[in-house]
Amino acid sequence: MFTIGDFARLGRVSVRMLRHYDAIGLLCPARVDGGTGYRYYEAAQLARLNRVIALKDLGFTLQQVQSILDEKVDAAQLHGMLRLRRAQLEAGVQADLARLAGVEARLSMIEKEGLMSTNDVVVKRVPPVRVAELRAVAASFESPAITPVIRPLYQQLCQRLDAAGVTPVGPGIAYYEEVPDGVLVHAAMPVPAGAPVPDVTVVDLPATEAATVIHRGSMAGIGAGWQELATWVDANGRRGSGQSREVYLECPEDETRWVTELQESLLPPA
Amino acid sequence: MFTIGDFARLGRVSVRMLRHYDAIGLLCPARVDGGTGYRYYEAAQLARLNRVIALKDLGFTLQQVQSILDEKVDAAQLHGMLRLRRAQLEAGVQADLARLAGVEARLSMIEKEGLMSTNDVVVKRVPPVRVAELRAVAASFESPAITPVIRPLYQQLCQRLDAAGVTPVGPGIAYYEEVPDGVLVHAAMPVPAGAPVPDVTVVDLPATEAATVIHRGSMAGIGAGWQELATWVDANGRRGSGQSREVYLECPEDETRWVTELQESLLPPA
DNA sequence: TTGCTCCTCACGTCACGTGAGGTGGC
DNA sequence: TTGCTCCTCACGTCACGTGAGGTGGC
Repeated sequence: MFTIGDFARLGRVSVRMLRHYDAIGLLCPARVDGGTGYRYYEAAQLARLNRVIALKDLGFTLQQVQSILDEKVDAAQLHGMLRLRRAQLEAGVQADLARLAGVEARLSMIEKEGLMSTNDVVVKRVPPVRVAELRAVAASFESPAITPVIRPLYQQLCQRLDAAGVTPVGPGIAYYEEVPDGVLVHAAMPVPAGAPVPDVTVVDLPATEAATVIHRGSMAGIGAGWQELATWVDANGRRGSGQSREVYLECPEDETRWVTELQESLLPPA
Repeated sequence: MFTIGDFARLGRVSVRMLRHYDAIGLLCPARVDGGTGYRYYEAAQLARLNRVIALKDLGFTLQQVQSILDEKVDAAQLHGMLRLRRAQLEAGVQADLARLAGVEARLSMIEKEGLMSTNDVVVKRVPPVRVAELRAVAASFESPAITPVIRPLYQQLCQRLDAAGVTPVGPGIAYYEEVPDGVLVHAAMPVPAGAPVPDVTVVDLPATEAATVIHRGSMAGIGAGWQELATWVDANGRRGSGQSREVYLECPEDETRWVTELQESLLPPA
């Protein structure tokens, strides 16, 4: 018979842990003194304690450990739990490696540039969205070429939606495709399902995982935002799928106060 | 200006998170209606939200994120935090890989043997301990060869300690060394510091990390315990340093009720 | 009027760590 | 008598999720 302190030393656990395991019925003392409440353990109980610790070390919760030890799970179920745990651990390792890549990227950035300049790139799941859109071709991807094309497209689009009594359900979204003689510009607004509008095309943009960044200021400076995104994607060991969007979150008169979200779709991590 | 719901959608976070960030002062709404308490956010605040999420994704706590964003840390400190984080992540990945090896080992064991037989091997740090010991040579490592050697050693040792008025401070510890003509058996008892005993050697056993298992029953069956340890060490991708100990936790008259802990010291993981 | 969104508490999560305040045996 | 160990509450941790119960604008 050992007191709780001796038993804790032998098992290399804290006294508090033993009290906790007693409280939840995971490992109860062999004997409890009725008068003083003192707990007494037997050496043979170290075997059970070791089982608890071994399963805990594999990353199971105490509840799961309890089910396993109390034989509430058979071999097949235990097999399933272990496979699940394996999958979780593998995912956890991948997530940590991605974080590690992010930390490395920032470290090298600090060493090169002093502080963080590109500190707001975030990977997000972008939900699918139904949009109404108009298209036109611009000469190049540069802002001076895009702006005179996209402005009238949005004016047209909003007029037609308005005329059809359709209210957009979110901010405008622009996206681009390379074509032989330039860039195909898509000017789109999200619309509710089942609202047909004459003279505009309705398209379902697919859900995607994207690296995103917020650009504040006029469209003349949007190239810097795209640069930042590309740098981040590269530094974090990801690859873009080549699809990208601009979401116009706020477009007041004063264009220097515009707020735009840039999204670059990502391929699944290697 | 966006309501909390719209802002949450744009930032792909939950409304509850935004309320939480407001509560801890990490990201407060641009405006709060005095009458209704409604929170209103500006699109430009998405930049700050993204910074929060980006740093959180690296694994920083919200407290750390707050310090970083409020510029309470300079570039050098941030550099230090990132290096620390990198070390933590690397350690976390190693720990997860070790768990993964453990899960794999159990899976393959279940597939081969039905259920778990060796489910109580645990890795522990063994603290250093000062012991008084006597030695003798046995012919081999087999229990029949060891027992007749170690028994009288312990009788002698306990007599001498008793005669010197020294009380052991823990259970007996035996350990073994291979020598040219057999096995050198060390029979040891932990003693308090600064208690000289005539005719016994005092040795400081070093701290070590060891794989341990509890053996219940007589010494005749101890070989199975050592086998189990060796199998586990191999299956989990670790390597023993060649040093091992037996700790006699409970030794009543009836030897079938003995409880012994076997410890095999491990080399640091690769 | 019915939905929808917003609000403020406040409990629950997970496995203990850490006092607070008090008692029993050497 | 002084230490040492034991005991039972009970709060704190971390970042929210999840109701409960109620209000304001279309």
